[in-house]
Amino acid sequence: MGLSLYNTLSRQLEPFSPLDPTSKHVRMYCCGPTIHDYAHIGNFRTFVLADFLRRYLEFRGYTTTHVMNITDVEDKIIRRVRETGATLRTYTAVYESAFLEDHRALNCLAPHHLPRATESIPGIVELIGRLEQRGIAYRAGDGSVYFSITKYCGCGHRYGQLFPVNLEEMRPGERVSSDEYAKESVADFALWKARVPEDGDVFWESPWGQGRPGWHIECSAMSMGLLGPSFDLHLGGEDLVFPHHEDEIAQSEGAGLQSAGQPFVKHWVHGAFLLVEGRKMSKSLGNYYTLRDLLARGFSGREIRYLLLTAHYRDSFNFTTEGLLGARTALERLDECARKLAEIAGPLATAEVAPQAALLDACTARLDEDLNVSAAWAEVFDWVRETNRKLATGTLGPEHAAEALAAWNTLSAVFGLRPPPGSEVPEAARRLADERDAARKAKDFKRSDALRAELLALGWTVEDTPKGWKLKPR
RNA sequence: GGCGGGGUAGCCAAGUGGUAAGGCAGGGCUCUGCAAAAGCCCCAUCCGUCGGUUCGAUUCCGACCCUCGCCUCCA
Repeated sequence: MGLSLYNTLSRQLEPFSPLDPTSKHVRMYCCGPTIHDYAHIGNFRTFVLADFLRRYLEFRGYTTTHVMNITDVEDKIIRRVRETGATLRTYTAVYESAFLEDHRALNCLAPHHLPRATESIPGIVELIGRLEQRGIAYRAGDGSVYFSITKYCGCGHRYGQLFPVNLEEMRPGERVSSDEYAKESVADFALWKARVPEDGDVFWESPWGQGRPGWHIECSAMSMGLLGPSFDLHLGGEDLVFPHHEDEIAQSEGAGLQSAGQPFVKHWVHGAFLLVEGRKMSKSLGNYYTLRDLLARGFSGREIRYLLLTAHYRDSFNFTTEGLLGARTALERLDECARKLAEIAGPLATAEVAPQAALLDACTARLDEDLNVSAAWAEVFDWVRETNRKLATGTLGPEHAAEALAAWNTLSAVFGLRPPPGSEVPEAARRLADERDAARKAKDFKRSDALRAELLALGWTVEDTPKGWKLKPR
């Protein structure tokens, strides 16, 4: 059995396979950030999911092409640009680099492509042009270009593949901006927004005059541009199901670039929302955490990533400080076990040995079931207890320790949670630890405790083992 | 109102038509000069409520309560 994933398109669990069943290559696209501000922990749940799924696919023998777009032009950004007097690029550059820094802090692999919307205008214009040629896009009185859902459906396409929309019941909401009065139908959406005075310098030339792309079209243009008109996997937060992803399908399939019978995307994966301290994250509740807030509070990216990867991606997850503290303890336990294994394995720890199969097989079986990370962690911790037991009774030889360590190294890399390399113990600390040992042997416990405090001040925790002292960071 | 997720121990969170994984927290013990780490043991007669189906339901069905999300800003 291989990996099964829930597909929003069919609303059921499906065996995962690429569009080309003979291929071991997966082309995946994840809707990236809108860089108008620092990204929050909820945003990162989705990006960590994408990264984890990519790593898991690679572990399961696929190669991947991972694309994540950067939305660097949209209403909020334009407003901020106007307010701050910055240029578009100087404004977004700050948040883009902050985002990429945060993304790395969570140990997410860099996507193979990170296209920016503003650098994809030619492809966007071309795609809109094609929709216009096919009669699916129309130019309205306000100069903007809209997508006609009626025409789209008239061409034999279905609108509402991901989300059961009732077009009859759609009524203009309060949030529909006044510049969209010109649409033929409420559900129609903007492909190209005509330039308005508030846009300032933010505009591009196009066959429809000056303006800028609508929100949905950039993803269609960038994903198809880099991955082809049909690709395997598309991810995003659950709130993007409608309208964003639905509209992406409409635009992409409306352009008719796919081979007969091929969909725009085979498999849609959506991550559920995060609650923070039991409530929906909101600035007024004071539970709005950006990644930077959490790092500033002393939590590591690794701890945050671990916590995000303890719950199933399709369930809403309650992200709490208490959980973060628990993540810290759990990781320490994992790291401690690995450290002991490395000690026993000795030189074999870094040698090429076959990973112990039991742990990997058990976790693979769990993760194959729609990425059941919780069940996989249960396997891991059962293994940790088992391993510690052998470690405690001294029944683990170097070879077996090396194999066990290799298994954990492999698995922790799949989770993106490999421990950071241990830092060298400085000479000064070693000397203090030796002195302390001497004091202990002389039963001078007062001095021994004083030395322990000194070591702690230097950032080292000392543990006494049958083989002498052991120093651990922090 | 429409649609879709959830409600499992102090907290987080899996799972199953046959009687409840795992993590964190907590308690006891072993080890230790004291610790730390590790090990051992304990910690849900019960899975939102009420009915139904069944030999048997937390797991299936129905109703109800609560909660979260989406319904054109939104991961």
